[in-house]
Amino acid sequence: MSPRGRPRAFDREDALTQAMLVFWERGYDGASLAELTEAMGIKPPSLYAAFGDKESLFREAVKHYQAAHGRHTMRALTEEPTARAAVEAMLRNNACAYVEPGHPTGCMVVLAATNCTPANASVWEFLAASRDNVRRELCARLRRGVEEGDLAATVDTEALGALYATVFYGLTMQARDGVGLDSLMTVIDLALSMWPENGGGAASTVDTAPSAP
Amino acid sequence: MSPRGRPRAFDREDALTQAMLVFWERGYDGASLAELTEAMGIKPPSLYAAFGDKESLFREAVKHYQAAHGRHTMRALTEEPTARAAVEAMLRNNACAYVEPGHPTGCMVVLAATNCTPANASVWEFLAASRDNVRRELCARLRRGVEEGDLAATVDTEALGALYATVFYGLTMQARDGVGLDSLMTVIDLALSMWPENGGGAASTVDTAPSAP
DNA sequence: AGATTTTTGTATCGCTCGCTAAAGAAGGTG
DNA sequence: CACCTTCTTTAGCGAGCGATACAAAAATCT
Repeated sequence: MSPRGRPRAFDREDALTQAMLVFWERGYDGASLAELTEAMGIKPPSLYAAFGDKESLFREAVKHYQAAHGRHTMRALTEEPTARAAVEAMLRNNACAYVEPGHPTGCMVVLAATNCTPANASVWEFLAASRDNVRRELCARLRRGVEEGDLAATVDTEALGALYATVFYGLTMQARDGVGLDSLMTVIDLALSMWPENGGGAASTVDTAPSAP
Repeated sequence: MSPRGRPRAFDREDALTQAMLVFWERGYDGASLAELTEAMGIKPPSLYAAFGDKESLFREAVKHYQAAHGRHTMRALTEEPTARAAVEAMLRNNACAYVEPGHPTGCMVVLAATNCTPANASVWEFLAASRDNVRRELCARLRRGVEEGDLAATVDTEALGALYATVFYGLTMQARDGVGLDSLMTVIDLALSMWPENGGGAASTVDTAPSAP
């Protein structure tokens, strides 16, 4: 069952994790092969044999990132009971992850290719598609909230999704600028205080509030 | 009156504008000397004689950007009569500028150096300081609103400033991802609907649709 | 064992990067 | 005119980039 030739001397997952960390901090263009190979503990030929070229390694690193660090986002959007809880969990979980020690700050999908050059256009589109996917999942969750009755039917789910996607992106920039978790959480407090349910304007009807007004 | 030697054959302001556009679209690292010199219509020695090295040119391009495109930000924060009007004008003016035809989308100060490498660390710090300056001006305007009575004294101006700075950054990412002006304006609508004045406390009203029974 | 297959380290490749020396070109000044 | 100063052009520097040719090394297969 073992492959035929000489076995690989490094752990592919570990090397991929190290590559992800370098891409996360430096971005696609800013991560050089020299820095990648040093962090991964391998030489260029081993990298190219195991992962293909730099772009293939990057794409795989992004998938690894989404599985390891972006997991909370999708989990929040699918498993939380209400739309508001889903958005709140998404924002708070990500804010925690952004400033977690042991890895770069902010969201890799947002930061790893902000400038599009002709050479890295495909990389930019790849990340842009991933961002748009999160936005669409967010809007879908809001629509589900309307269907399930925890969000007023008068709410413009596309607009509300765009707003929280905007906050989502902004939090990443704030985290990369060194803003601490407490400040990020305060921003989220305020961003959630405008949830349609909170004010008297929305036509949310039947919801037994735990505390009496 | 005229300088002694051979006169410069290009307009320095025009060349600086072209350099600004290249840096704006590509970022600091992504803008190569070849692309810069071609856009500016000059050869490398002329560039170096007129502007110094690449980093000096970039810093001057950023100042040029702030004078030409970031002007609305400071104007809104200083000249608008109330804190809310100041923030609203800041966001809307910038959103318009972000998607204006004739130049790259989004804010140059946010996008031109998102990834910090050892080589461009000073550039990153330069832009980070500029971002922090905007944030401090924003918070100062909110404090002025409290002093002048158009903003409740109970409002946490630091937190509110951080929130709108976050929205500010997020709008730039949205613009660069191709979101249109109407969507950006809708996001701003929602972001402003949570202004403390609206609801009396942190929570406020929001109604994205015309009031229905 | 010997042949085969795959990975490994060394030593580059061609290319682009930011940057500059050297000489020609265009003005003013005697 | 010659002379000086400054800008422009040509050409190319050293360094770093992503990516590879090559042969030795380490495993399985016959």
